Amino acid sequence: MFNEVKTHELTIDVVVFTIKDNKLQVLITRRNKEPFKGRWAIPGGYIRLSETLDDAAARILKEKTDVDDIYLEQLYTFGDPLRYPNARVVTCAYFALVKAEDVEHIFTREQGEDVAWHNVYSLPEMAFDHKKIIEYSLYRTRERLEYFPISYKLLKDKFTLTELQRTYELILNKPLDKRNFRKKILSGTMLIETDEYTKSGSKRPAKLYMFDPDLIKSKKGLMFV
Amino acid sequence: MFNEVKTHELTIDVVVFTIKDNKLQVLITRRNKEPFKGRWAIPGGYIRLSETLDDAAARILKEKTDVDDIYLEQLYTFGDPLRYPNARVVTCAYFALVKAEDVEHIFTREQGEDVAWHNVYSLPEMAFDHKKIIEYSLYRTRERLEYFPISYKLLKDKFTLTELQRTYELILNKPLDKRNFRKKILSGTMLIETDEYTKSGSKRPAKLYMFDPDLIKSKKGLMFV
DNA sequence: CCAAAAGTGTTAGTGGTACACCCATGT
DNA sequence: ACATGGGTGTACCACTAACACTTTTGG
Repeated sequence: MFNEVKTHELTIDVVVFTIKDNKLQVLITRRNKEPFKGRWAIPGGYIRLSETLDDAAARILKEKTDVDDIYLEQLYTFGDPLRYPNARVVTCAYFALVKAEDVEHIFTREQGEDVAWHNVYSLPEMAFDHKKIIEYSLYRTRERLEYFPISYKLLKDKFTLTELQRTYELILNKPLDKRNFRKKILSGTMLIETDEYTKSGSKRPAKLYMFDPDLIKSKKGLMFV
Repeated sequence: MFNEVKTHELTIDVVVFTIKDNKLQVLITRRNKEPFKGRWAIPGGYIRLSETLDDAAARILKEKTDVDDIYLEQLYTFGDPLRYPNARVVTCAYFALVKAEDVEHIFTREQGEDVAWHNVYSLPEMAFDHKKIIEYSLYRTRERLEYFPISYKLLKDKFTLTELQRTYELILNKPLDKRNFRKKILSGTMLIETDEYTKSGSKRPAKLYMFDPDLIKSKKGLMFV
């Protein structure tokens, strides 16, 4: 009964964001086979029979980065017949946020040859429709940022308000007013103040904050899927 | 190279909303084969090789309803391995809004046997995960309603403010304040006032409004995909 | 004492919400 | 004249945006 559609393939592609070197970066890999051999692409793979789509995306990400404490969300399914040369490959795209400290090892492990972090605001030529997928991921990340504390997945457990503000600025790609940012963030209930301070390297110590883990759990229920 | 994944099937399912009999209704069809034979389901089908996913969704919808002036948006891709008994069927779900006047013929055409409109707030038992898909469609429709005039696809070209308000109330499932609604809607630029009035059937005539077609076109550009 | 980042309040404008009465028409 | 839905304005509150100086530390 399904024979007439056996020629569609379904893949998963994952856009991975991190903040590194004071830039919002995306994980890209160099393709070692046709089509688009030699071009940069986002990580992808196939779905195993027993996996949900979310599981497949998490597995693909873990294979590339060896992290699993991530924010991961399905983005959109791209199925233009012309997106993949000489085949019909539909891809279900995901995007993920990972902590910089958790992905320090990537270059050592892969010798920086086939996998790289790249500034999201100056992407190289990409294979397939991957540039569009990255741009849409960024758009969605911005949407999420407005009402969900996704930035906690990009930062260390304890962080300063300046670091948090910098995260917002890199995602939104615009400067924010310090006082308004603090007022807004602190008027919410998602942050808890610790009694620790940065042991400063030549300036005034800054108070460290954490996200309230209970609140993050309860907010997750608000996301529909 | 693709053999290991030949067992995944990809389908399209479409949630179709309309407003009819002063209720927000969903189009459902009765399944005439296993699995879930006899259960209600949302319309679905396969993707042809030359079609985009959007085209496939529009075609499936046209086959069922014979309308093509619709709002249509990709919703989410559902791929739980257990969602479809004894097979791995991943579905890319869409939702659509159609005008009641354009779908009046559905019952005549199909004798109301295998296809029906059903109040979205009191759904019968549904096949597969279709109830979840409908609920998520409703959630997304509400999100869209906040900043995009999607309701123009549910109404006649010319409509009264009361009719527009009723559309919002049915989608949001809560009453709205008449003065605040009018103030907000009219302070935007999406409505244009006509100089026509309802030829009243026993009450004061109401002014008719239209959506500004240029503005709708420009707003479409704001939707990312 | 200087450099560097941390921290802190007020004002004006905008948008949301709550709320009650008169108007135009058909019967 | 009455029943029915159409149409209108104001006051309060909460949130946003613009804006500049003092504090704490290390060197």
